[in-house]
Amino acid sequence: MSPPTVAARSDGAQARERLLYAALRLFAASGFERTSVRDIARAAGANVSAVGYYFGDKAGLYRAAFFEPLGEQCQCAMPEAGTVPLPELMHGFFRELLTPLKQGEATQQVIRLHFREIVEPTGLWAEMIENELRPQHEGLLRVLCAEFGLHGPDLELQRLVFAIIGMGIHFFVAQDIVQAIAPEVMDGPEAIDALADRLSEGALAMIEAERRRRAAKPKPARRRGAR
Amino acid sequence: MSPPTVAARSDGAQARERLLYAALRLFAASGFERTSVRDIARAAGANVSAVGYYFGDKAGLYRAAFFEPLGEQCQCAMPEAGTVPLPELMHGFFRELLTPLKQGEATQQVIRLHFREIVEPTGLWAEMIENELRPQHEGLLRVLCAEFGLHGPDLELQRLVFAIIGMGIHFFVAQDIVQAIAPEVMDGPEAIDALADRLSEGALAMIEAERRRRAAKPKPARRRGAR
DNA sequence: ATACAGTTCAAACAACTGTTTGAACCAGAT
DNA sequence: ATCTGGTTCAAACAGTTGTTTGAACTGTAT
Repeated sequence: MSPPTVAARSDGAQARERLLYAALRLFAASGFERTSVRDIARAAGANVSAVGYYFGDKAGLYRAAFFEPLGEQCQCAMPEAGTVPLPELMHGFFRELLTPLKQGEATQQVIRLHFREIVEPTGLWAEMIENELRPQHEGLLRVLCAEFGLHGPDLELQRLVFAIIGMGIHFFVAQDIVQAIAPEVMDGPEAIDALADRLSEGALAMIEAERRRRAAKPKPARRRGAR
Repeated sequence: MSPPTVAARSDGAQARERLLYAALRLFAASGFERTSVRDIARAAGANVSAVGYYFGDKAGLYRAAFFEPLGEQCQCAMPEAGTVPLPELMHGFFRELLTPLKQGEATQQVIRLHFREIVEPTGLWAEMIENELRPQHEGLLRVLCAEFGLHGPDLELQRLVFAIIGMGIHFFVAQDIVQAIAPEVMDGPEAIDALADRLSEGALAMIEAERRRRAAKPKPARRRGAR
């Protein structure tokens, strides 16, 4: 209830922080359900009731671990259409998207939590999709709309955007698989950068292919778009 | 919901099957931890102890739901390099990869279970990666090796293969996201087919781009590959 | 009818879950 | 020394979990 404004005990709010990062680590490793507050408390060297004291309950701790360590950093804002040439834009997009993979353990664990949420929703899902995924998707969509001279997105463009973003997201979701099959692909910051560069080149190639496709078939016989 | 009178003793294996498919549905919907055997039993109109009777324990039931309904169907075997032209090969690859998205609920749920395993490993993970993911990856790798005239895969090729497969896998992992942002992309079998076709075109464009890249820079100055 | 497997069932079990309690503890202000 | 308010702690609470038990039921063969 009361925020630990001043440190009374030697530790003060230090226990809170230990709790937070132990929770982040364990939640990221095993998910919400498989992680018990007792495990977290033990890992943090704190008492079980401290989580109630500082975070209200387990869900509050999860929420804090989910949102707090990411100090307003992320949010790769898509530049306005036309201000940046497409190749540079895609290059920046993938560099920024994969950045967390290079950063410290904590950041990486937060990201892992976020992607875990996709498959194993705990309730922060809707919040996340609206605040992170949709803006990202629609940003790229807007850029490509301008690129192709469309007034609004059509079905083909939606597909393209999902394919492009999915390419990047896959390396978060499937970290362990990459590790098992070809670890060198994500081994170290410069490997990540090289990966981002290849992905952006690939995305550009796909965009060019789509452009050619549209040029070849300018009016697709008014075929039913969606629904 | 459960007809206790009509249940009768029927023939034994019937309860087993009801249990299996109820488990599949619930596990796919909520994951292993969040699904209790009591919920499964209730959904199947059976007694809790039936899962012990037929499957030993909860893990055995999960395992059965994981492996059993997929009657040896899948395994998209990659054709030998050279027997099929690349465009048709990729076309077939993505058509086959996305096939489960068109099929009945049961198949789809099994797939969902499999992809859940990626993020929330229950122990079948290693088994799965060796039997499903690695062959798929190495099949595509082999084809592209032949395509580029390489003796063995290099780092760039590994990246390319992960990017291509990731594009497809993303539509399994992020089904809910697609649903929330642009449902028409995966709405109905013909939409899935069209999606597969676009993905294969995109993959081909990426492969072509990589081919050009290699042509332009045949010996990459012996730059340090991995590590 | 009796016997006998195979199958179902309600109940109980022990272990664990998240959460709460109330006393103890520790600085610093009085 | 006393008081005070933030912090820690072991213990207890109530609920759920996976699993087991032993009796009851069913269909068929004897």
